[in-house]
This record gives sequence, C-alpha cells and structure tokens, in this order.
Amino acid sequence: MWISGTTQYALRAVLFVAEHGIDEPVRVDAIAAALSVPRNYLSKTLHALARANVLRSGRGPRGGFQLADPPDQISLARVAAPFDDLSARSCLLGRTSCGWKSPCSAHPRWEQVSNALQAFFRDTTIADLLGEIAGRPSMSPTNDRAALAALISPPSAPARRPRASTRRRT
Amino acid sequence: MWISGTTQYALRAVLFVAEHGIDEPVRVDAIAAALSVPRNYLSKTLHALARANVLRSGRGPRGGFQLADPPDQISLARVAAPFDDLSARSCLLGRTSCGWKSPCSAHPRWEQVSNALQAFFRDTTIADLLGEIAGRPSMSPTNDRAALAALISPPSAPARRPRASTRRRT
DNA sequence: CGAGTTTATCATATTCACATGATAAACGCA
DNA sequence: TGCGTTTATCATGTGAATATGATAAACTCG
Repeated sequence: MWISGTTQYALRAVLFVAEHGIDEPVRVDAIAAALSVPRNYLSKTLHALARANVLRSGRGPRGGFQLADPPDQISLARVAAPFDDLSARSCLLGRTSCGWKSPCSAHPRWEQVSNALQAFFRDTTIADLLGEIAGRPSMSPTNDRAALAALISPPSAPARRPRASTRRRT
Repeated sequence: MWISGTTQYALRAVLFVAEHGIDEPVRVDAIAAALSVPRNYLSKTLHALARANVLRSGRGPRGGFQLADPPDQISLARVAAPFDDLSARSCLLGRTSCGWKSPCSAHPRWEQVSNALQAFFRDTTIADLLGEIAGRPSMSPTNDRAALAALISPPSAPARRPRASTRRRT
C-alpha cells in the first residue's frame, strides 16, 4: 500500500526545488544528483509537474525549475496527482461498484483510514515539510495526536487549492 | 498508494472462503467465478495463502480451500503479508535511511498516518468483515470516530498475531 | 487398482512502471 | 546571427506484476 516510485521522486524533487530554487531556477542535473535519481527519467517527471502547474520550467541558460506557487499553496496531493490517482483508493477490495449505495464488507472500517489518508495529502503542504527541515529536532507527540484527530474532520482552513490558471507556458 | 491487485484478490478470496467454506472446502473454480478473477492466477494466490497457513488446501474430490484458523484470528495483515510488505511503507519519500535517527522532513507528520494504516491491517480481522456482511446496514459514525482513535493507540486485545514462521516470500 | 476430480507447478505471454540514450527545440548572450 | 546551454521529446530497453495454458501430483471413491 504505497505511492509509486515516480510520485516519491516528484515529492522529493519539489521539496528540493522549494529549498534551493528561491533566488534562481534549479537545473535537472542538480536535482538528479542530489536525489540520486536517473536524470532523464526525472526530467520527464519534472516536465509533468510543470504541465500540472506545480513547477515552472525554462530552457537554456538561466533555465531550470522553480515552484509555480508559494510553498504553502502546494499540497502533497497536487504533487502526486499527475502520477497517482489517490481518489481511486476508496475501496479496499478494489471493487469499482463499491460506494455509498452498495458498500463492500470492508467499506465502513476502511473508509475511516482512507479519509485520513486523503486528508493528509490534501492538507499537508510543501511549506509544512520545509518547516520540518528548518525547524526543531522533533514534534511533540501530544501535538501529533491532535494533528491526526484533525485529519479525521478537516479544520476550517485547509491548504488553499490551486487556482485555475489560464496561463500558458511558452 | 495502494495494495497490489494480488493482495486484493487474496482478501476477497479469503472472505469468500470464510463465508462459504464452513461445512466443506470451497473449490478454486467457485471462487474464481464469484470474484471474476483468472482461475489459474487465483490458484497460485490461494496456494501462497496455504503456504502462509492462512488457508488449508486439499486435492481431489472433497478438496478445495478452507480457513486454517477461526475468522477472528485471521487479520488482514496476515492475508496481505505473502504479497505486500506493509512494514516497508514507513517513509513517505522512500528513503531507506529515514527513521528514528535521521528522519526525512515528512517523517513526523506521515508517521501518524502510517501507524493508523498498519494498525488497521493488524487489528482488523476477517471476522470483522464477516460481521459487516451479516450485520446491520451501516455503522454509527460516532463509533467510527472512536474506532479510528483506537487505531492510533491500539486496544488491549488486538487480533492475535500470526506465529513467527520461517516462510519466505516468493 | 483405476478413473475422475481437484490442486500444484511449470513454461510462456502480456502489460506497465521504470529507466536509458539520442535527438530536437527553446533560450540567453556575445 | 550563431553558439553553447538546458529542457522537451522520441525510440527503445528491462524487470516485475499479472495472466494464460498445459501438465504433474495428490486425493476420493467405485
């Protein structure tokens, strides 16, 4: 039960760009080297993120990749979406017809975990993870418990969704 | 982020055997037909479950598959184990070195969800799902909230763990 | 025993995620 | 404009998960 390897590449790459792409764009070679990931494969992955308006890309000198939005407006779900259909994980037993009307036998119990899972990706942002990098050595377990409880019934101000942008890349 | 298709087959098959294998063994053809799953592929999957002591199998007339233990002693983790290594999903970013000592930036937040996920598979049994089939139309949401909270810090009497065998994954 | 039934296993095919290498297209700058 | 740099794209390869079909092995019962 996991996200694909490509999605993990994407998450780590976006995180790296968020860290190192503040002043100027980051090049594929730098990201591939830092992440120990195949260069050309990562190139395709980054390009997919650019098409999804998560990153902005530029060619030639001064080219590379930068975040398309502030880190607190990029949810993990946005990064994962081009590679993994997280919403397709709602039925544990893989039944397409499993849902509100004819639930499978695992539905009521699985739904709780599934919701927490989707809420995690929807509400956690790149900025949250950057906070972990810059921040304190560890979180207080007491706060963690509260955080998961919040995931069950999402708080009033979740991560802002990406605005539908009509901007075209040249 | 998902369990493999084979694991879904296994869960549905074990559930089917638990329902229909009370008096006498269930044959592969019956299961394959009921689940709309390739017969020979399911055969291999069921055989793996037999090797893992989740099912018992017999050949010839009166042969077929039955549960190797009472339904309340078969956790979903036991069924999934031969096909998916659930414990390998502890780092969201896929870093092998991510752990207690050098956590990745997503570690503190992801750990909460990951623990709930593993607890679900460890503490939910086939009997729990059978209850859903036989039982009431739906659970009370109030109880669901409590159930997930229980997953965070497991209750006193979880499903009995499979005894440690020297079985190897294929 | 011998015939029929059913699982176990082997050999092979198909599909897709992941990866590699080469080439094309766009960009900045002298 | 022309050259070097960097991303975009194409063509292809590899391995694991999934699937298919045939054959072997084990079991029941007349």
